[in-house]
Amino acid sequence: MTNYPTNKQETLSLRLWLQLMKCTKTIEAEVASQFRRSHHQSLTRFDLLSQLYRIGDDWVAIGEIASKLMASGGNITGLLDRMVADDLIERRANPRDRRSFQVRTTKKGRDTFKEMTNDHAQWIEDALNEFSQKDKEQLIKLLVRVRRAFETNTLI
Amino acid sequence: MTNYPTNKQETLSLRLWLQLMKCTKTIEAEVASQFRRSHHQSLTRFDLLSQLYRIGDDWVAIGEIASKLMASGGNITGLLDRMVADDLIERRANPRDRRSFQVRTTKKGRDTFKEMTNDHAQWIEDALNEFSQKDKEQLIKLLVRVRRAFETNTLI
DNA sequence: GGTATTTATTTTATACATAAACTATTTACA
DNA sequence: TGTAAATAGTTTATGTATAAAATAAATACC
Repeated sequence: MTNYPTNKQETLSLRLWLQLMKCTKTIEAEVASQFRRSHHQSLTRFDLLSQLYRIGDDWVAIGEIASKLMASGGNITGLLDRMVADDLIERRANPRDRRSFQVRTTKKGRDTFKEMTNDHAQWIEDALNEFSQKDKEQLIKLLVRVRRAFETNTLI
Repeated sequence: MTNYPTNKQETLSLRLWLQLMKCTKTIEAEVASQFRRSHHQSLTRFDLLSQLYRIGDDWVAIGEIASKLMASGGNITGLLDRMVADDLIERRANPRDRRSFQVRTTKKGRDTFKEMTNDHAQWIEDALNEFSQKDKEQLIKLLVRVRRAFETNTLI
C-alpha cells in the first residue's frame, strides 16, 4: 500500500531542466525590467533590433525577421506596428513582390539599439565577472550539447 | 577612421547568456507545444498545479501562489478564472479574512497534473539520457552559481 | 473607538504569444 | 494560358505578461 510511484523523486535530468529554466528566467526578468526602466523597450523589441542590425540595417522582408525571431506570424504585425509608431523602424512595400513588405531601422532605432546593447553587455559582464574563462567556456559547451540533444531528439 | 568600438565582439559572458537563453527557449518551446498537444494546457497552468501539489493540494491563499509563480498580481485573477472554468481548481472565500480568497485543486486538476508530470519527466529523461551523471551534476552546479551571481549582483 | 496605513485581490490598459482563418499575390505546371 | 498550389502578411480569437489604479477589509495606533 501507499506504494504508488511517488512522482516526487526528481531525476537528475529533471532537476537539470528546472535549474536551467530558473536560471534563465531570473536573468531574463532582470534584463527585461532594466530595459523597461532604462529604455522603455521590451526584450522582444531588442531582439528584433538585433536581427536588423545583424542583417546590416537594410530593408528586410517581414517573413525573414519573423523566422529569426521564432515569432509566429500572427504576432509580428502588431509588434512592427507599434515599433513603427515609436519611430524605431520604417516599413515599405516590396517593390518587386506585391505580397511582401519590408522593414528597416530608423536613426532613432539604431541609436536606441546601440544604447541598449551597451547597457546589456555591461549588466551581463558585471554579473558574471566572478566566473573564470574556463568555467564559462565549459558551461557554453554543455549548454550547446543540451540544446543539440533536445533538438535532435524531438525532430523524430 | 572606421575605428569606432565595433559593438560586435561578443564577450564570453555575453555568449554564455545568449546560449543559456537559446537552450532554455528551445526546450521550453518544445515542452509547451507538447503540453498543448497532449493535454490542452499551458506551461503556466502546469506551473501553478505544481505549486498547489507542492503545498499538498490544500486550500491556499491566492497571494501565496502568485508570489511563488512570480506572476504579478494582475495576471493571476484571469488565470485562475480560466482554470476554475475548466474545473481544474476551485475557489472559495477565506473564512477568516474577508479580503482573501483561496484555491485548491479538484480531482480533475490532480489527475491532469499527474499525467502532465509523468509525460514531462519522460520527455526530459529521453532527451537528456545521453548525458553522464557527472555532466548533469556539474551543469546543475554551474547554473546555480550563475543564478546566485545574478541575484546577489542585482540586489544591490 | 475612529482614522491612517497596510494588505489582498480585482480591474484596466497595454504588450506580446500562439493558432487558425482569411486575403492577395506569385509560381508551378498541365 | 488558365487553374491549382504555394507564399506573404494580416486579422481574429484567446491566453499570458506587466504596471498602475481601484476596492475592500484588516490592522495599527493615538
